[in-house]
Amino acid sequence: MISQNPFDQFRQECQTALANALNKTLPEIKHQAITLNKTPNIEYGQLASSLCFELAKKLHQKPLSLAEQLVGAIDKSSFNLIEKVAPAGAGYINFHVNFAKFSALTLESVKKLGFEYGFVKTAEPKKIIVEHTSVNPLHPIHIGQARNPLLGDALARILQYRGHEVSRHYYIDDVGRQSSVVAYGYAKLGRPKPTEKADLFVGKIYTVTSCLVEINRLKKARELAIAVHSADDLVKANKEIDEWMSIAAELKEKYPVLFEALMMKIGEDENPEEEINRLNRAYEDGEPNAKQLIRQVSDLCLDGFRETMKRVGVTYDSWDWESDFVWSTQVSDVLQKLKATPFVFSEKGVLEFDAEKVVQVLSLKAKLGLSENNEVPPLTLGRADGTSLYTTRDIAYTLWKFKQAQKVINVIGMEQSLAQLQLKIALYAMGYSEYAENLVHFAYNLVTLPGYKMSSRRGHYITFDDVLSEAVQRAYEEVSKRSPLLSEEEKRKIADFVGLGAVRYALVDVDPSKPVVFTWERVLNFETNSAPYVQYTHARACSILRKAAREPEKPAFGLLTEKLERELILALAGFPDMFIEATEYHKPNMIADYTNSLADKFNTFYNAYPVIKAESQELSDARITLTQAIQTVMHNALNLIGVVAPEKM
RNA sequence: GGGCGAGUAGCUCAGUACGGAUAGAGCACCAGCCUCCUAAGUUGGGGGUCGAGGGUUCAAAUCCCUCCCCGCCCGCCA
Repeated sequence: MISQNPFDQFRQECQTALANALNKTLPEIKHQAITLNKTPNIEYGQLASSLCFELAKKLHQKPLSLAEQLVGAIDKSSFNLIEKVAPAGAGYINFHVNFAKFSALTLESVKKLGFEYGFVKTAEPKKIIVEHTSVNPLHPIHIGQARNPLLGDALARILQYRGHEVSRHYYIDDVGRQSSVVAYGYAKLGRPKPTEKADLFVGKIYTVTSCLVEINRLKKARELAIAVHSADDLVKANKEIDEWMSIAAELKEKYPVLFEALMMKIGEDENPEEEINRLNRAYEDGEPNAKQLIRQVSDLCLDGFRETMKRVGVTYDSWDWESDFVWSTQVSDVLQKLKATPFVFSEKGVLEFDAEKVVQVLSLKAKLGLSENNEVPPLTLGRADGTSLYTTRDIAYTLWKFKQAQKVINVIGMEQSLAQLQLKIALYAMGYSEYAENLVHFAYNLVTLPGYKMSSRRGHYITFDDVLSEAVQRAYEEVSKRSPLLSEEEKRKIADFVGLGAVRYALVDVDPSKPVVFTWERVLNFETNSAPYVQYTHARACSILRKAAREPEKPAFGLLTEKLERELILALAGFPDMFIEATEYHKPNMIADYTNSLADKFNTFYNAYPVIKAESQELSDARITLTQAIQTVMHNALNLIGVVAPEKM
């Protein structure tokens, strides 16, 4: 007999048993669903009910005596997995599993289901779009942004294994003014071929161009301030100019040739700012030269991104250009549709969307989880010069996504919570309440560097590529130190999956709502980071299985009576439960925690008991089967978060 | 000013959605363990006003209220 979810099978038996007993002894009590808790300690059994504490008050009896009554009424003979039910503590009812049967059920299930074990399929498979990464194609992906693709990819993986049809989308934000800035600089240089990794190359052009243009703009602002005798404006302009001049000095030092070239070329323009705005307008209008230029620069950068993401095994099913939504009628359709609602008004020549009014009129406060005094600020829908704004374009994009999916999950930093909320409210305003209800903002907190603020405009960032390379390099040194006898090729291979695994793990491991302070220590200290530990544990299990060099013939699962063995079996049996919870509540970090905890248990077991040389052949067979199951589950769990489960290291 | 998120051991973090039994790991520190299946391992030790204060409850890190502190947002940026 096998089970998709062994622990759940036991739980269901216990629930039924308790419900029956309740009906029998206290028929007047109408109790809803019976919930059972995991016990804090295996000695208390595996599941417990605290029902009697609640009943005690109603019935004016002691919890413990109620527990005794209920336990007396339980007929465990009609159940397969229940070994014993006992009253305990001040009034708990503890359920003990029959380990001989439960171990057999669990281990045979893992063996039979193999690399499918744990991935319990949903009863309602959906088409789901997970949009993630979506880094603007202006500069390399930096470490602050890298949390996004790793969370997004893990989320997509778990949803897919849950049986949903998942599509991973990258939203290419090529419409903003920033794209015009970098394209302007690139054109000024005569559209050169990259002399290094393309996104790095583009990033330098962006930073220098942006800096030079900013200084130019500020100098004009200063002249104006002098002309109109505004002391305040003058002080402000001077302060900002000083700041940017110091950045310029930094950039000039770092990239002297590029800096000189751009300074000369941009200097030829009377008003670079206006050139950029013109390019931005031309791009939105679909003017062929502008289209060709900006797409060319964006594509260059995206090539670099693809290269980076390939290193960590993150792929996309669809690359969606924001500009396509502007060039087609989709963005203007959204504007038309919104204009027709009573929630849009004109102010200073632009359209404003009154999100708060929508919330009031449609009574959405509770539905959106907003507190009563949370007034949603209005959203400006377009610029006075007729160009569009980000959130408006995102509304069009969202409608498009819902044409091909029932659920849309946007992996976007929590700093965009308000914009995501306004987007959702706009859907309600347009009558797409079903879309709104199936739009999820998967928010995550920022990754920061200790000491200074990352700023892509200023070129202050650590690139994701650098982190990956450094991690692999450090892993290589570590392997060489620990296993000097390995061949060069093996060392490289191990360094690769250890380094990359450590980076992935470090960014997926923490609850997304918590901020992460990036330190090299966190990622590269292989004592602190659990990924190599878990990988090592998996390799260790593989090693035992290699050495055993036999398939267990007659495992006696009843001999697995040690506490550690039972805890391991419970952990394996609980993997499907954990997977379901991680998926339903969008918590990929649970997977990382699980792998670590399973590794802990296995290592303790490894040190305490022999597998191959166990006292008897039957016990050895049982332990080999247990080790196989651990290896399988570890592999399955690591796979969910994109970490390699190695056979050797 | 308002909104949102966070605050748990010296440090990094689980646990909070759904309240249950002595609040758990890792790092760091101290002391042990390789004639034995991978020592990137393991055993033991100390270390906590769960930000503060109230409340609800048989039971609160978890729920409610007030406050403190930190981060983010409140743009014709994205």
